[in-house]
Parts: sequence; C-alpha cells; structure tokens
Amino acid sequence: MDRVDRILQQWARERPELDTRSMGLLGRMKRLATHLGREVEQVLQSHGLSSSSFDVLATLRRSGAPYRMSPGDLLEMTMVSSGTMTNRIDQLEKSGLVERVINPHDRRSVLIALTDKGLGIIDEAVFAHVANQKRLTETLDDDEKAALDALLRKFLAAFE
Amino acid sequence: MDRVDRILQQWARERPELDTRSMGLLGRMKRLATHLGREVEQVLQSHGLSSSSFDVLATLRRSGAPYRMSPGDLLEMTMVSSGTMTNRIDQLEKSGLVERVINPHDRRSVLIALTDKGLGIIDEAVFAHVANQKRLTETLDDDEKAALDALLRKFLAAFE
DNA sequence: GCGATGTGTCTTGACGTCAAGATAAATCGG
DNA sequence: CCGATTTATCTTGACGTCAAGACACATCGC
Repeated sequence: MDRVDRILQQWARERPELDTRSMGLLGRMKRLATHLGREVEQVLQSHGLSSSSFDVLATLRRSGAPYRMSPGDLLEMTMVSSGTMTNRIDQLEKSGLVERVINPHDRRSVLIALTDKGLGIIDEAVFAHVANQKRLTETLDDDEKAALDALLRKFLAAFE
Repeated sequence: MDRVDRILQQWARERPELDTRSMGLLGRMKRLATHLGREVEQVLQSHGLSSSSFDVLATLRRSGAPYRMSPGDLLEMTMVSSGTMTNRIDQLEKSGLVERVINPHDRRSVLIALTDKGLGIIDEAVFAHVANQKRLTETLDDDEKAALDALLRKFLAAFE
C-alpha cells in the first residue's frame, strides 16, 4: 500500500467507473523518474554540473576523439529542442568547458568541441555518476534489474 | 539494439573500465518517462490543462466532496516545492477553476476549493486521461504490465 | 549563374520549477 | 497573559524548457 495505491483507492471511491489499471504503472514510473532525477542531480552538482550540462559533455565525450559534434547531432541524442541546446552550449562555453569552432565543410553550421578542461571534468563526473547509478539501483537484485530492463526496453521501443 | 544500447556501446569503447550495468536501466527509465510525459501533456492540453494544473485539480477531485484541501496537503501529494504550488494555485484561480477560501479552523492557512467549473473540467479531463494512459501502455500485455508494476513498486519503495 | 527552396542554428517570449527567505498567525512555556 | 518559537503560505530571483519564428548559408532547378 504505497502512495500510488492510495491515489487509486481514492479514485475507486470517487469515480468507480474509471478504468485505472494503467494509472498505477504510469504513476509509479513518473514518481520514480522524479526521485531518480533528483538523486542524479545532486551528485552532478558536486562536480559543478547539472544533468543538462552533463548530458552534453557526456555526449561529446563518448563520441570519441576529437570530441566534436554539431549542435544538430547533439540535439538528436538528447531529446531537447534547438533553443534548449543553444542555451546549454552558451552556458558551457561561458564556463570554458566547450568551444564553438567553425565547420570547414559547411559554413552554415558550427562544431561544438570539448575543451581540455571540459574533458577533465566530464571524465571525473561520469565516474562518480556511474557509481551513483549503481547505488540507486541497489534495492533490486541482478535478476530484478534484468527483468526491469527488458520490460523498459520493450516499452520504450514503442516511442523511438 | 536501441538508442540506449548505442550509448552504452560508445562508453564501452571510450571508457571500458566504467561499470555501466545500471546506466542502461536508468537511461531507459528517463527516456520513457520523458516520452510518456509528453504524450500525457498533449491530451491534457486539449482540455486546457497542463499536467501541472491537472495534478492539482485531480488531487482535489479525488479527495471527495467538498473538494477542499490546504496548500500544504496538496504539496504533500504532488512532489513539488511550496513556491511551485503557489504558482499553480494562482494560475488555476485566475482561470476560475479553484478559489481560495478562509480556513475557519486555522487562520494562518487557506483552503483551496474546486469551483463548479473546475469540477466539470477535471471530470472530463480525467476520463480522457485514463483512456490515454490505457493507450500508452498497449504495447505491454497484462502479464508484462503486472510484472513491470511490481518491479516499479519495489524500486519506488526505496525512495518514499 | 541565379532565384527559389531547404537546412542548421540562434533568438524571443512565455512557462514551470526550485531554493531561500519573508510574512502572518497559532501555540507553547513560564 | 505574553514573548518566543513554530508552522503555513507566499515572494523573489535564477534557471531550464519549449514553440515559433528569424537569420544565414547551401543547394537545387532552370
């Protein structure tokens, strides 16, 4: 009997004709995602990053040397709008973690390049981040993690 | 091989020592929550609501007649800060869906009351909302939904 | 070549959110 | 009773986000 169960119970009393069978599942997913996001944010904050800026730096880092991508490619990886991406890049550029360099092959566009400072910070932050992710999933044993991952994979496939 | 798998693959190439076993699970959860949130938002928008305002109205509605709660109680149900709740109430009050009435038992506080208009809107919106939730979970069969719900319940219990 | 169309990026304006602190009223201790 | 403390709500300021559109350059068709 968790908080979500109590919500379903209230609906059953007030609007008994509602088919709330999916509501519990989606409600738990939303609450869990909120909790997890806040936990993740806290660890990144101790490295001077938000999960927004972390996403951009991590995307550049894992693309491999020379750690350069166009804003458009970054956009595609991160599920945000173009305006949001401009904001994120502006902020990272001000902090000296990335820089805009001209794209020799297409003068309409720029390339976002990780600086040495940015590379150092993301390499430290991602190490702490994966340790934190491991901690956050500790309540599930290996079989449960595998089962959950498989279900989420199937569910997610419906949207991407 | 979905988008999350590709991310893990990149990390394995660039930073093979990283233990990314939890990263896939949490990444899928985050992406899924984002997709689901956007889908939910679209349906609510067609009733003139955001998921923020829907949350408040739904919380009042399922509390039962006379559909009144203090801002503090609403806060507790919705995982947001007090400033956010004030904003939401302000906006709903401007739209005439709730009103602030004095609390006869505690003059420090107010009660947020659903108006007739608010009651009508939330009753329609929640009906469309549950139908939408049902649609969004259609890719999973009943057993899968039950298994996923059980795993999410256990996972969520670690945080609330 | 060159005008029309397409593409990549940035700007603008409106929201939603949080943290921290301000304000007002109830309650507690003596 | 009355000052001190606690509690409930709201205010402020800073961010992050999106949708829609502006702008600059590339490319296509003639």
